[in-house]
Amino acid sequence: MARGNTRQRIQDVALELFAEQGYEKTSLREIAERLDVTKAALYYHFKTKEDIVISLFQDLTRPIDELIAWAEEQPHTLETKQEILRRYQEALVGAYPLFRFMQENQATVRELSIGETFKERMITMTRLIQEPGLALTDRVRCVSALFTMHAGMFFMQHVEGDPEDKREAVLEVAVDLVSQAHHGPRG
Amino acid sequence: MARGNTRQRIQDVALELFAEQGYEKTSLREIAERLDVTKAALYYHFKTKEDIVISLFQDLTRPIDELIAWAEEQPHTLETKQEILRRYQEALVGAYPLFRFMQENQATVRELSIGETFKERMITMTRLIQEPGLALTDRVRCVSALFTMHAGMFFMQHVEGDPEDKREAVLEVAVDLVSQAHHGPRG
Amino acid sequence: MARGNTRQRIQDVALELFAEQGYEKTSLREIAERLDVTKAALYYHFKTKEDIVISLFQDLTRPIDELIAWAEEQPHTLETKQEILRRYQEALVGAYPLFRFMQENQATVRELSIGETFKERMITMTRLIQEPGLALTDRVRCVSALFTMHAGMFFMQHVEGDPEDKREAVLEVAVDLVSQAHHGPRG
Amino acid sequence: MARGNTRQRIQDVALELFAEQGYEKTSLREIAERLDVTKAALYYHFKTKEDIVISLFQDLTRPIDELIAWAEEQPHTLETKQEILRRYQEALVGAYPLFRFMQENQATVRELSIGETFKERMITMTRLIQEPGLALTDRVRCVSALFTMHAGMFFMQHVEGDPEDKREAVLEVAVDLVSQAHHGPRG
DNA sequence: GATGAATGAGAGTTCATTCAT
DNA sequence: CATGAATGAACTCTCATTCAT
Repeated sequence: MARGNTRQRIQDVALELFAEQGYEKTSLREIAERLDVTKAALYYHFKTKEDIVISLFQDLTRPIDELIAWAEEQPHTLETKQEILRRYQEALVGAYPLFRFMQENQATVRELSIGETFKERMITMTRLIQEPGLALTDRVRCVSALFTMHAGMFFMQHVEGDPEDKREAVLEVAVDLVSQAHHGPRG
Repeated sequence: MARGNTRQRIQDVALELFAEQGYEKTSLREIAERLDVTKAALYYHFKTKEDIVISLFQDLTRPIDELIAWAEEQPHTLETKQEILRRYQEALVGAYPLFRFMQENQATVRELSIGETFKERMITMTRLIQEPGLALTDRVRCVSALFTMHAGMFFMQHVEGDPEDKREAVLEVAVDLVSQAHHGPRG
Repeated sequence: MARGNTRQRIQDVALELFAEQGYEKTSLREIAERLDVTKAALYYHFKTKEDIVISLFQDLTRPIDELIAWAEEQPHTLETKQEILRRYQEALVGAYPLFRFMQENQATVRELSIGETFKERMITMTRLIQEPGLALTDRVRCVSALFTMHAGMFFMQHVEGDPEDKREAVLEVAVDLVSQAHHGPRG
Repeated sequence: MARGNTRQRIQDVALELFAEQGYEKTSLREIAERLDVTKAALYYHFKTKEDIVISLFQDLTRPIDELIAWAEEQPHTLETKQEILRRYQEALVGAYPLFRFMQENQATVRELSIGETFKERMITMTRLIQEPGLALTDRVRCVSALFTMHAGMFFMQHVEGDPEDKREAVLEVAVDLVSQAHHGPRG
């Protein structure tokens, strides 16, 4: 029937279910049934269950890697940092279900071979938005800026308001935190 | 050795393993083996696997419920909010492994009967540290303050510095965010 | 129902089926069905399928180990060697199905952790019935004596004659081979 | 590289893997991967997995069938028997991997359609090297001569000495056994 | 002469859970 | 207060095989 796109369809359904129910609680049978193929068909396209999740990761990792690569070449100005945050938020929004999956299945992800990779990206990101030699509080502000954006993705659903407005507000707060850190000890 | 404390020992080991490996990947066999009892023994003390995790929850929920109860009776001053954050951090530190477990197994927790409970607590917490009628950005700041503290518990391990200093810095940033929100549109 | 002897029954049925159909072609489902228990029951008694086969091995290995231990303490006379062969045949007959299984599933056995163990026993056995410094032909005779007995167990079915008579004839030929070797270059 | 010889290459690889790991544990996927073709390609050349093994058999069966045909026409002298053994060893050496496969996968081979065929050949062989009406012991000697040669192929690896010398010694012992049988009750 | 995509059947294994003792 | 023995359901994964292209 549908031909050539089965691999993609597996990824789509898998991501949806992983995000919804968690990785462990989603069985290959379930994925296969939704696609109306057999379990064995999944194994034609992916070597293991973990392989499916790894392939999904690249969709999130690639944009962030590109962002990091771009950031490494920019001057360390406040404008750059703002732009990093803006682009980071863009990446998060663009890969929302995957990011949600990672957020909600950290215990699983940690044991999956990509766990380290992901944490490294986060560490690199914090490095990019903070100057070396910042006071501890300001370093915390930078980490906080990043996690504010993560929180913005999930918890903010429970805050009333227009989604787009909320997104902007989240970015504003994050930028603000980084600005405070950038200018150093307030004064 | 000590007798009659098996129930407690089950909880301890279960929490340790749940936090380390995740709920789904931790089997009752594993818990039983660590305790050098049989699986059936676990069933003497807990009706189901989920029951174990529910019992663990109360250790985290109770302190936070107490905190909420206390906060509800205080005046809505900035000082109160600062104290709320301080006590919240205290609760987090005091129930570190459990909190880590909840953080890293959200997908699982959501499906467990306590899932809702926990999210409600979070929503209540944000309500307590923000005035009604705040601008969206300021509401974000309050949410951000809470998540800064969560991030502080886990991600801050990757930031260099004395743990105690880091904890204080985290609290300072959180308090700062709430202060900004409290004073409303900056000026 | 039948209690306490399930482990033994598993071993019995497994050995029977392994010998009949081979290790790989015998599924745990089949074993379980014959015993009228579930597959999971097998796993209560044995950690893996391989574990079943390992446990079976000990029934063959132990008598042979005892034989080796006994032989090591005897003088290297012809009489001793004859007695070794006699006892070896006894061991073979006593563990007939297991031995047949090993003989017919060598490819499998080799990959199973006990493969080496078994080969070592054979090498030790040949050492015990030959003097050091024998001519090559005589060393071959000793190996041949051993394999004659193996052949005697299986292939001799296709030779007509009373089983007991055949067994004796096999032993006689084996003893003869070892005697020739013992006396060295014929003369 | 060379084209049109795929069928042969499949046989070569299959035999190698079957001998090394056993028939059941060797999957068509593995064979295909080694040849860098798809599994489906194997099905172009062979109708089933069993078909591959059957095709391999003929390489061993044919020389032995020829040997049998030749032997049937010879006078029943001792010299003929010696020559049979010599040629038999030659056939074994010439089809070493296949013979090893048969030896180590008897359980499997027995269920494969060629199982009977092979056993029949063995029985015919023993008939050829023994006179009708021999004493039981002497019949055993003849069987033993054959199995000495089999043992010589595999177990003799564990005996030190030059391979060619060992081969000769094996033949010598086999011939000796048949000679003893030929001359009947020793005297 | 071969591939890409898929299937159906079944494998070994693990799990939470039960219950008589 | 706990064990020994077992179950039923599910799991991930592999296999030989098929067939349209």
